[in-house]
Amino acid sequence: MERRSNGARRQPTMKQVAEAAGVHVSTVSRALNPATRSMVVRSVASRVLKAAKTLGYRVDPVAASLRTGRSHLVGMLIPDISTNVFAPILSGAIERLSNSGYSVLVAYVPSDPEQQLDLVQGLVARRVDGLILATVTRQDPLVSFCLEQGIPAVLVNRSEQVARLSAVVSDDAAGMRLAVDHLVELGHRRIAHIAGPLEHSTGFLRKAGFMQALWAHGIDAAAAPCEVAGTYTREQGRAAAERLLQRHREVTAIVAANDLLALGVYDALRETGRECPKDVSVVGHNDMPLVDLVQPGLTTVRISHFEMGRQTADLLEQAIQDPGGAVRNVVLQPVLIVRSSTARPRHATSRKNEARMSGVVPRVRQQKTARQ
Amino acid sequence: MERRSNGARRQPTMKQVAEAAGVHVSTVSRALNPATRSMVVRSVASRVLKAAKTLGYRVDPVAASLRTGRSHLVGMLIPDISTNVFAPILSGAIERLSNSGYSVLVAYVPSDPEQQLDLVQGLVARRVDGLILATVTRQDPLVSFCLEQGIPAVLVNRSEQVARLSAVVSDDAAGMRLAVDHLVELGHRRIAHIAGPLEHSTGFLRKAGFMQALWAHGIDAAAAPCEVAGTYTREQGRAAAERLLQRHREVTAIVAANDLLALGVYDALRETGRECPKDVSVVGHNDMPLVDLVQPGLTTVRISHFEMGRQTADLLEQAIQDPGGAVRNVVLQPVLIVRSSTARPRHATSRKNEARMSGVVPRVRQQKTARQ
DNA sequence: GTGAAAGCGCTAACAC
DNA sequence: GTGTTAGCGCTTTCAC
Repeated sequence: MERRSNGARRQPTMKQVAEAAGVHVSTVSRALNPATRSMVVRSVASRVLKAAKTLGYRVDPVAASLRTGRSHLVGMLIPDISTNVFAPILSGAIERLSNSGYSVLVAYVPSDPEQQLDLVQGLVARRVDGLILATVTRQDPLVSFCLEQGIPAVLVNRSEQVARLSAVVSDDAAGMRLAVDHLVELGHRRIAHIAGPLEHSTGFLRKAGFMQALWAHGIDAAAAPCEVAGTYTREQGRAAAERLLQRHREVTAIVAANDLLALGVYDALRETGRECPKDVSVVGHNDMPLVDLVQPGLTTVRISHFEMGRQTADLLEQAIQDPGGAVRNVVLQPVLIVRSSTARPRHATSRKNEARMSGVVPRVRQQKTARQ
Repeated sequence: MERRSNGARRQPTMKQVAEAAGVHVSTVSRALNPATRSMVVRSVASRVLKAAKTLGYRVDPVAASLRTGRSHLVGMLIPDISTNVFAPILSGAIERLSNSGYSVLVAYVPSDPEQQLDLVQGLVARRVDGLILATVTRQDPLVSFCLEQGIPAVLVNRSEQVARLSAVVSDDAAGMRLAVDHLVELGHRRIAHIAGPLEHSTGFLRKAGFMQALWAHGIDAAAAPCEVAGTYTREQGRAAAERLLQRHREVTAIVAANDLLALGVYDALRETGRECPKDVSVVGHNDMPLVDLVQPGLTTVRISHFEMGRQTADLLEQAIQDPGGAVRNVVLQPVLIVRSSTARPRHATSRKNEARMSGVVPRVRQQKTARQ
């Protein structure tokens, strides 16, 4: 049976290389694999290498995979919505992984846990060397499965409640601290939060971080207005903000768990005849593309998702190399980008507003990366 | 040698299913494959199916691939920048393909043609059943390669000068016609173009479409101001617009080949003290997320990249099924979304401006999908 | 240090 | 209809 229906001649096999070099296939195999090359005498090795090169030989990854159980393939599980946050993560991960000879299988994760397991089993059947999970909830059965099966896996963007697998995340609490500090500095005391889905660490930890940050300023966090958005969308942000504004007319600032939610807050403010930042200041999270161009330019907590993707790739490679290795947690430090959506509250008694900016270039508050 | 270092027991093999069902492996193979199931007597088939189910058996795709040369894998080649246009294309393609049992290998294409070929050969070595090319230039060596090797492949978003492979694209010329018609209707005559890279069909065909549309209105297209941006970025859009505005102070409207370029035009206008749309109207292309929120809301030509991805998946599946099949061209019709970046020219004599809008909901000019 | 041989798990001729 | 057999292309024991 022909592999291709047309007459293209197939790739040369290892056997052909062996014949060309006048050695046995097993010798070719040893010579071609850097790890076993030392088993072969130098002169033979170079003869084999040359023959392989002239024939344009490349090892058949499928056959090798069948034999070794490894594939140089990694699976990446992404939520089924194509958002601005996962694209750069994917991009960063692919860049790094392809440099190390891995190919990336991208799969959108179904919401049904049963189907999720099925998906992962399918990837395992393909002998993926490891998995990147960008979708976990705070206690995810997929993680249990990977652990049970001994599948190297790392988390990105979202982490679990207890660290069972290595992960790369942003310091969500620190991000909220940056946001709240900034608002308090401007003179705000009535600060509200639009939380993201609490089953994800981002939603949960940002909410917790928000409350902690309030406490640190002596503000009663338990009494702070907070509405939870069901998903990270502009629509849900708008709906949550509407509920919030109806119940708490006194708020002068809203910290949203995410830029999309913040833009929903814009919608709600516009709809209720409030002006941002004059009546209400708004802070987002992520600093996704174009939020500098919306009106008013969004003050937000910047996360480098691209960098997250790259570091995730690094962690995964380590997990593949050393399956029993320690669980690592890489926590990237976010940065506050001050634009025009935050200002002094209407009747503030604080010192002069320092948040408003004239130019496009944002003021950066801090930037560093920590490994824990 | 153990597949997994820990004690997880491996998946059951076909042999085990055969034993459980009391038949030979080849019978199991036949019974499990819907295409060959008819070769097996009904009762045996169901016995096999049941045994497979109780054991939790799933065929090993690697072993099957080695034997058949097929893999249920498709490769998708994407430009190495993570942009808003390719994410939804990818998303749509993955959705459709995974429904048909394909997994998607995503690869970012290097700019060096040599490396590109290497990349594709790597994918072929993995036995990908087909390729989606989102990166082609108007005459691309990768297409020649796929044709020579008989690799099923389809193009998306960008097409070649002559249709050698099936493709799914937006009707770029029609998009420009929508834009120009709209501007002329508002009273503009001095209309300029910021073109995208001309080696890509999008840049080339949009420019050509722009000129044709001018001709249709009796405007001398050859004399129309046009600057070419080297890449589809805000920065390049800004630079091109600066050149344009310096040389042609008379322009009252600019049609950009893409939203990012249009936002760069915004930058240039702001910088030179011009107001949009009062001094200069601007039209974009793509309708990417958030361009409704920038100030002023961008009038643009909407393309559904998600739908493009889905239709590409369909075409690829056809190409895989019938490698000798006809070259198909799916041309999606774009829609003009009128927002606030277009208005009557300053001293226009035309009828009342109808472009300005109060609400957020855009006016849709036309929508339909054509197959050619 | 190199060759021989087995076998990864499956499919598809070929027998009967 | 079902079983037998060969082999996809490689890696890795095991001999020597």
